[in-house]
Amino acid sequence: MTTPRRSDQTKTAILRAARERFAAHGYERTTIRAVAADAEIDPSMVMRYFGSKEQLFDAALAVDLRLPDLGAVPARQLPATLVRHFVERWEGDPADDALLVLLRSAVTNEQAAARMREVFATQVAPALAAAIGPERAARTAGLVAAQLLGLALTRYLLALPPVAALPPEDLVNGLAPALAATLAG
Amino acid sequence: MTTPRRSDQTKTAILRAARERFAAHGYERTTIRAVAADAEIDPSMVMRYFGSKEQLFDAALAVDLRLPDLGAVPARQLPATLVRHFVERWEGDPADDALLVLLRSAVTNEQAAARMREVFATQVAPALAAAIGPERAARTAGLVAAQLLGLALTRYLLALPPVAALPPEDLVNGLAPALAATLAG
DNA sequence: CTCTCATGTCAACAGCTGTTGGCCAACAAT
DNA sequence: ATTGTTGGCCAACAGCTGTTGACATGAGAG
Repeated sequence: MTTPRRSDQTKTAILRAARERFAAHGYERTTIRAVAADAEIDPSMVMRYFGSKEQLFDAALAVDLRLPDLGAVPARQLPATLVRHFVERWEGDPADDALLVLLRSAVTNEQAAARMREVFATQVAPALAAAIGPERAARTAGLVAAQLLGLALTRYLLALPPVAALPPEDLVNGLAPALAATLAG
Repeated sequence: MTTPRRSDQTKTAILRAARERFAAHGYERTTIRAVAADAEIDPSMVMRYFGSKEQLFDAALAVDLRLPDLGAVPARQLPATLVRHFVERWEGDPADDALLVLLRSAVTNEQAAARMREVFATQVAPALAAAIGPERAARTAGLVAAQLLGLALTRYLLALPPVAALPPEDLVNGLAPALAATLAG
């Protein structure tokens, strides 16, 4: 029986607007005034509900990769499964900008970088450990993350033409062999 | 016989300080006042010599990857050669921050992103075309760039522990097979 | 109706930003 | 010695930033 406060609506509107701005322009270029305007409320409400710009940012950084149980995936399909999952995650729900927020901000903001490392340590590394065993997991997961983040970087943030233009399925076919080589060790 | 103006010294001091700041903190967090303080001159001098913060930034973005003639490299050694070249390029001369400036800023600054695409189109893609032929060059170069930039991202910007801790030679051994798979197509 | 508290607005603050123009000192050429 | 030019500093501007506190308004409980 959670008491439904009317303000929850406003609060989520702010968070939604904040995610959009942070995802599109990064931490420093995003102003509280702009977020408030998007949410159609006064800037001071942002402070009341989130305390400060930093805390608002922190709330916008919540990310769940929703990785499936990789231990249940046949080794041969592992590379393609990984690429496909992340491509879908990036391109799936346009309203779910959390991943973009994290990556874009982590490059210039230490707070976001720390969160990135945390997501890696608590979500990526363990998931991969279930598939290839704990010994090689850390190192291999690092290299896998490098390749997947490299894809996201060049496709969604830099928009390198050859990478940005590729249809999703070509991405899977193009990167899966490379991932396979890394996973094989 | 270029007349050696005394101000050239100051100008390069400014550019050097600007590169350091841009590389460490990105475009928006870098202030002209801080750059001027590092160069031990007045902020207004920065304006006089470079016109504006944007133009100073533009000057700091000049990058030469110094890629060797990849057509002369045996196909088998191509992957390792590429990884080694870039790792050395990143870690070689600490005073040469241009690469870091470019990558760090390109994520939140469209001007830098455009420069990144330009560097890719004029330096990376042609160099690779010399090694694997022009037909597959663009697409393959894109995927190669994704992997190499992914490495730089996770190692130098995000500092993901497993990637940042790897000795350079392990990076080469770890990523070369993946690159080989991509190059093989 | 009245009291109360949650929800929201308004105006202002202090600080930092890029940028500008006026002024000063040193030096080279006449 | 006088002039013009170059290299440099200082003080100030207008704009935007995060943040704050005082004040209005609405609804719901007694």
